[in-house]
Amino acid sequence: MTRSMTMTNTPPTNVLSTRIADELRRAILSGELSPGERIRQEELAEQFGASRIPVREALRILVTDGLVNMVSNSGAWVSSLTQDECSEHYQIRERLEPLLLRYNLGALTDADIARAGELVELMKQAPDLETFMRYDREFHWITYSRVETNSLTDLIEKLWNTTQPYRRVFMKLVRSGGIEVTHLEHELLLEAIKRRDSDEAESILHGHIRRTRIELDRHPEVFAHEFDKSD
Amino acid sequence: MTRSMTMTNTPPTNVLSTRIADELRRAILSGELSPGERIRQEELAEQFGASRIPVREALRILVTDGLVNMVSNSGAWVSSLTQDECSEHYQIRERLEPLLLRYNLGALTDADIARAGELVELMKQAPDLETFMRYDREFHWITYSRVETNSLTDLIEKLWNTTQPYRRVFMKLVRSGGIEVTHLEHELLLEAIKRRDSDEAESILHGHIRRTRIELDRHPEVFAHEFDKSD
DNA sequence: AGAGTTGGCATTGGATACATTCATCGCATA
DNA sequence: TATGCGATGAATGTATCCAATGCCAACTCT
Repeated sequence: MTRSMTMTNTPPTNVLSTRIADELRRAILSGELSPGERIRQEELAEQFGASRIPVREALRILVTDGLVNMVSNSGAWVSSLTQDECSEHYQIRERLEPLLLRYNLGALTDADIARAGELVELMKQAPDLETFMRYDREFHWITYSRVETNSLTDLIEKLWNTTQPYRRVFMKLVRSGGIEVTHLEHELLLEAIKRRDSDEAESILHGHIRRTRIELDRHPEVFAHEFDKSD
Repeated sequence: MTRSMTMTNTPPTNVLSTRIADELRRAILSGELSPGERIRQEELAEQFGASRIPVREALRILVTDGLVNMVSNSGAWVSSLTQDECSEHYQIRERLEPLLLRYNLGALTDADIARAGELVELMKQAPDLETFMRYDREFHWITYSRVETNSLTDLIEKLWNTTQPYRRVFMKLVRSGGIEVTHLEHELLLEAIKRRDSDEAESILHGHIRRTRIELDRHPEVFAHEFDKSD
């Protein structure tokens, strides 16, 4: 996984398949491609001026990321989640992200924490949804990515990515209501981190994710998209 | 993921790449291929009487499973874990398998539970290590696979698979000592399941995995294998 | 003699061309 | 009219061939 979330700009590889994969991932995460949308190999190949071979490899890379589903002799689609599956992803996050935070808590620098504090404020003043989501992502990710290695990090990045389209729709719906609670939770989390209080930080983070999941569970309309979902 | 663990024999697909992937996965899980071992595309292609294209796709499938690592313009290796990474995988399992068990607890049939009981006994009499590991896997998997769907199931299967080589070596080392505790834990777990006691079952399972992890942490020699590890 | 450079070889990455599969639609038939 | 069969076409799967990369050893130059 390219760890795009960590803001470590991976130097542009000259391997075509990974470049195509990177571009596709960006398109999916930005919402240009929607969950359930069909992906045609030949179309993509033409679009990139390449043959279908690197396109296929790119698709397989995205399968690894959980962003694409491929079915033999049938085709590839942007991954889509049912409401239950999305809820499941959130429950996994509830249990894993506090663990990852604990891993990192001792290693966070003062600069990390200062930046996290800035981001809490920036989120409050975010002019639009995309900006807010970018800040939110950076805020949490700062607290996750100090310790390097870590298949846990990759795993959680995948979970963020696969749920991102739904989070976007969801937040568009409930933009005004409940956002205050989110800011409060961020502040509490930041305070716990400053105190290096693992248990408290874990607890707040768990509740933060859990609350979002429960709200999301109340909005089935988020998952009523127009495309076939075949996964 | 082919869900091989669930004993649902996937009918042999006539798509070459998936057949090659299945065979490779089997070879890795059985120990015929060791962590860190180099995989040469051409060699494999010849071995299967195929071209390198489906071999490459097979390797990408195994990357998705976490069983293979690929590096651009360099090659592919059977995934290997450092001791820290393995410990990390176990910590993830500690948090996720209890959740999966909870998901399934209400749906388990009497036949499931009966079979689980048989397996507890069979494990006590297992003549060799491989047999024991197969029973152990089936025992836990029965309690995990009643509820279908579930990316959680796939995720946990991956974690079992990637740690399997080390579990094998580890159990070979400590075969005699501590196995009694394992049997006891299995019995307690089974009892909790019979009572449909989610909290207790979660707790026992958590401790079961945790105890194994801590023992594993005490045996660095398990991770001293002869191959290059480049992940 | 030692360090940097260059060439070749082994291996992976990609393009073209062909084979195969699957879904769809039309048509014949009960 | 409903059903089932078969042709058709669009998409994916695979083989073969060629290009590009990277490693390693031999060689040159100082």
